[in-house]
Amino acid sequence: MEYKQLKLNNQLCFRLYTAARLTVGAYHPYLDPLGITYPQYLVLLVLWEQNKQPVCDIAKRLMLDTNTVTPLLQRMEKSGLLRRTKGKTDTRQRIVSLTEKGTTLREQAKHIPECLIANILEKMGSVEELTTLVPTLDKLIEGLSER
Amino acid sequence: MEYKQLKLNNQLCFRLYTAARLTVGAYHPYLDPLGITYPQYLVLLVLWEQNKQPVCDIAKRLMLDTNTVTPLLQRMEKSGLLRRTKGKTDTRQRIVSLTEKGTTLREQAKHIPECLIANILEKMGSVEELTTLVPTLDKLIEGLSER
DNA sequence: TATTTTTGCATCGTGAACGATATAAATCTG
DNA sequence: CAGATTTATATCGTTCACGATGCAAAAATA
Repeated sequence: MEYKQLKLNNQLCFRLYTAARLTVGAYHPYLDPLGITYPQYLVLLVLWEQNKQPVCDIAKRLMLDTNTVTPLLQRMEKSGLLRRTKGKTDTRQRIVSLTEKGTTLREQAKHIPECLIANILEKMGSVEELTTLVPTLDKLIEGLSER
Repeated sequence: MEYKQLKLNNQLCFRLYTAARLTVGAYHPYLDPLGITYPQYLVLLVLWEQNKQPVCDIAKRLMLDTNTVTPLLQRMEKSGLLRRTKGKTDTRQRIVSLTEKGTTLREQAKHIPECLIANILEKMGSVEELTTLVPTLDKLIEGLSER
């Protein structure tokens, strides 16, 4: 009984880890045809909301560091989704802007969120339960991200 | 307004993705001194609960595929935490068993779960909210994993 | 203004995830 | 029992996530 807390079943983190993996996996059928990955989709969401942002702003938004985001953006530049130009006011910055290809992808990606929600709901009934998840996750994220 | 659903803020998945990353990160202060990673810790939890399991059982337990688990186990074997021996009844199987080092690590890892929960609670108050998370995540996981 | 500190970005190395593919052993089926 | 199928594991390639480190530009401070 001493080791009870060690039991895998009791772990909240394992469920988060697994749920996150599976959720990202659920995007695959929708993202594969567009030729992008889930993290790349997140970058596009940020840029669709506001084009031309420095790397650091994108990183902040995604709560990632530049050592993750930079290579991600480099791959996306390579596949023609965006451009990275030198900043003018602050020359340290790299301003990321969508290409034609990156911009038009928005139309094709338009229905992904509803498809995904529908997909998940079909398999687990209640909408309420999912929506209650969000504020709790927000608190958790806020707690864990402050340092 | 047409693109409203695309907005990052509305995305449940992004929160899961972020919460999972940050939660794994919260294990670092406890796992680094033991020289193991979070996925390796998960493998150890499984083996501490029951030693000597074939690769596929461990994979099933963690809801991962062998192409993820095999290299993970190889690294753990390399660092002396476990052994992988040929199965006797089924020669295709590789039976994974803990070494002395892997076994004794259990003592040192004993307090990790309580430390982590305490750590999280300190930063976000209510226990109830966290505990309500678990069954919902379970449903989500179950829904997404069935195919 | 000179020096220090901070900031923005990049590179490198390691460990995961995971799709695709391969191989041998076990199992099923005709 | 022979051939087909499934199962258990492994390998390879790509993309991430992230700690450590480096560097130049900007900002702060002396």
